[in-house]
Amino acid sequence: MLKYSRQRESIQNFLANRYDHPTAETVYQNIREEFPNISLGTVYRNLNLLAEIGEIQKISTGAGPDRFDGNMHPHYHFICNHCGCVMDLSVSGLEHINILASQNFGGAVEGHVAYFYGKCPTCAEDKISLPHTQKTS
Amino acid sequence: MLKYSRQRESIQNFLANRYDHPTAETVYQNIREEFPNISLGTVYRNLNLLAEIGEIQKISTGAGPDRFDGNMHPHYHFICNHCGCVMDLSVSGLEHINILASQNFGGAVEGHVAYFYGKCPTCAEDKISLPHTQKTS
DNA sequence: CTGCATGCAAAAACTTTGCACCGCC
DNA sequence: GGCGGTGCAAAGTTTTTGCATGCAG
Repeated sequence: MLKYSRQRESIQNFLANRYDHPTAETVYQNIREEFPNISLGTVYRNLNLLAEIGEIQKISTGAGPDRFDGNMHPHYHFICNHCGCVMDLSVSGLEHINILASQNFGGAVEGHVAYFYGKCPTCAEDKISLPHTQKTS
Repeated sequence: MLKYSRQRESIQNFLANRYDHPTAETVYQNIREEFPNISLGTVYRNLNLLAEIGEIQKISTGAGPDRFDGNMHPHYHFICNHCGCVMDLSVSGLEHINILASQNFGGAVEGHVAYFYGKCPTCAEDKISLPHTQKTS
């Protein structure tokens, strides 16, 4: 019932080789090099589809457009308050937090997402307030 | 420099007495009973303002519009995959996770947000797949 | 062939903003 | 009064969708 499409494969490949959590627009601009006629609608449709079937991850930062991550290994995300960049973050010792959250809760906790905020390494080092990154492009 | 406004006070009071994390639209509909001429723009302006000064919290669920929470005591949120409702969740034992996240990270972790997903108590109980809540209204 | 996927464009959903007027301080 | 807040409406941003056509199975 899920039919192969070159566009979807290309999108998934693209994400698998990026570590900067691009937006749909960024994916679109890049995939356009291979498929000049692809439409933004198709990019959104495939991004949502891939996220639903667990091949990629959708990241809602709470500011600006959603971002997408092709890395499905368990990890967290850090969002810089200063420059807006999104970085991967390995945090060990959080394997049990669904169980912690289940305590005194009548429902079923099946998963969680967590975002860490602060200053990224580059911004923490800078004395001057110059955003070193605004958006991926 | 921050001037008092009856509209803002009303919005803050409204949120302080709700525990269902309403959307801007819901806030608007309710505040309209007291201020029939208030505009949605004003609601958004005040919600953003209150969130910036730390009087309320903005919740980006990743699906649908942002929600707002007047409860500033430390707590987490649970989002039901089934009916979409948002509930408060007390999780103890997570006080140290910013420190855990800082390990092997060159920047400065200043805070975090976490959302737990699964089936809320009502949906977990139901055998039938009937959403008991769609949106707050 | 059959039906899901695509391209295109229009529209929907959500949020922000410009401007003239209003009301705190 | 002066300046921030408001109401209104228009515009901005991000995402979804209807429809005719294209391509995988």
